Amino acid sequence: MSLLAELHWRGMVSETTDGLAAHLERESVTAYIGFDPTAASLHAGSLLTLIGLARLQRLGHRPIALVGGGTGLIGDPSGKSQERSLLTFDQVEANAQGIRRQLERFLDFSPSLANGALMRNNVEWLRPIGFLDFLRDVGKYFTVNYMMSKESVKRRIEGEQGITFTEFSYQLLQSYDYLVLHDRDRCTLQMGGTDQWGNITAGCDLVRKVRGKNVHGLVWPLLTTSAGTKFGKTESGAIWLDPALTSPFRFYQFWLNTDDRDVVKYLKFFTWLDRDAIAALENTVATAPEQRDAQRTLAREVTTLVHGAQDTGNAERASRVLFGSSLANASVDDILTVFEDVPSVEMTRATLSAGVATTELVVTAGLAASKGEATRLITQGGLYLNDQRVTDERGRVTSDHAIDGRVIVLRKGQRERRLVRIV
RNA sequence: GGGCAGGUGGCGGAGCGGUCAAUCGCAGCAGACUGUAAAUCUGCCGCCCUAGGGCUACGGAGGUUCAAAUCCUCCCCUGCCCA
Repeated sequence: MSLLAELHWRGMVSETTDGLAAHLERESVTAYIGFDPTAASLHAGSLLTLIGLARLQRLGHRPIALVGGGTGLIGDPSGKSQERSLLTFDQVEANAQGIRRQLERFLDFSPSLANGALMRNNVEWLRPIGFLDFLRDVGKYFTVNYMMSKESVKRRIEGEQGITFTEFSYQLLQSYDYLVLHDRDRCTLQMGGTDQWGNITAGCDLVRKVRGKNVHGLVWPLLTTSAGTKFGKTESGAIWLDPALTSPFRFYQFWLNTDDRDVVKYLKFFTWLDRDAIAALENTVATAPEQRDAQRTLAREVTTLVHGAQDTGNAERASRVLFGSSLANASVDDILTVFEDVPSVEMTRATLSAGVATTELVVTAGLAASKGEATRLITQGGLYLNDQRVTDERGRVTSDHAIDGRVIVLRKGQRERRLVRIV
């Protein structure tokens, strides 16, 4: 299947430049997507970009992952209502390193491969260029009128906040990236989310004006959730790809909890499953939603992609223990394994022998912000000690409650757990 | 610089001398239901302590009063309009 047909079927084409289809049919192309190094790890939202690059490669094209080491110092106004705070050079550099490691999971960088992936960092060409050179070589090709007509800029000019010259210039830098990649790597396609459309077309225009060549752009739709929340965010924060920031278990759970209304869309976006497989899963969502086969598959596929088969297996097993059988039949070692990534607090054996007010323990463990809140929680039946509901809000916890004398599992509501390790 | 309108709990937004820890909506938390879902329903939603009470709060600082989020003075900030 051609790249464009594949992306269309997956619902990943929002807009393209004219003539892209013909261009892709003619030859194997080199395409790039930019990554913003604002954090040391990519998050669930950036998965779309990663997979976009990987799809390019699988379908015979050469992907370039462009780390925005230089543009990251400036800040892209697209999709932002406020001026962004600037990162230091060292921060951006460190973040770029982190991102590089994650890219390697998804792309084959073998130099021997005809369409081996490339990684570029625009700090390479943006840092050395002088201001005067930049104005002559890039700025000269854009009218301010054109720049101001870009949606991202227009919104900021009309808004209260305004936009600084620095962020206003961002589109020139990104255009210049495209020009450099076109010259150096014969790159003729840039992809990204819809918020990048303005920057991408600016780049296409620059290449056409300077080199007289038609290059292309493709953007995919903004990722949304049916519940109206921001994709990739949970109560406890963003879902990161770095296992140190978001454990594989939590990562797996994030995907498993996908809304029925979104799961098919996500299967198309984030997995390699083909039409038939996804159609079959779509059918189960309609006929047996309670089985959650689609969610389970989605979680397994994506977790395997990001963390590998072993971590995925562990996450699945932990999920079964947690939501299936009860704690009672699990050994302490099992519990410690399953709750490996559950936040824990330590408590000395001596303190515990003396006994601790349950409410106090709840606060210490971070399940409630105040004792009043803890009392309320218990009164309402929302606290569980080793999976047994706690009914006495004035009760105490002692050594008797520690499983095997080593650990106590506190639970608030159906999901949120804290481990108290006895030391 | 002048005029006007405002600043209340995470947000929106009531209250305009006592009955205000502050109506209500959203967000959040818990319970029921359930599929580790959605929707719905119920309860909770400043802090502390043992019931009862205490403490800190309505932009900031003073003041009037037995009593102030509510009245007065000054200051700070925001929005709109005029210069």
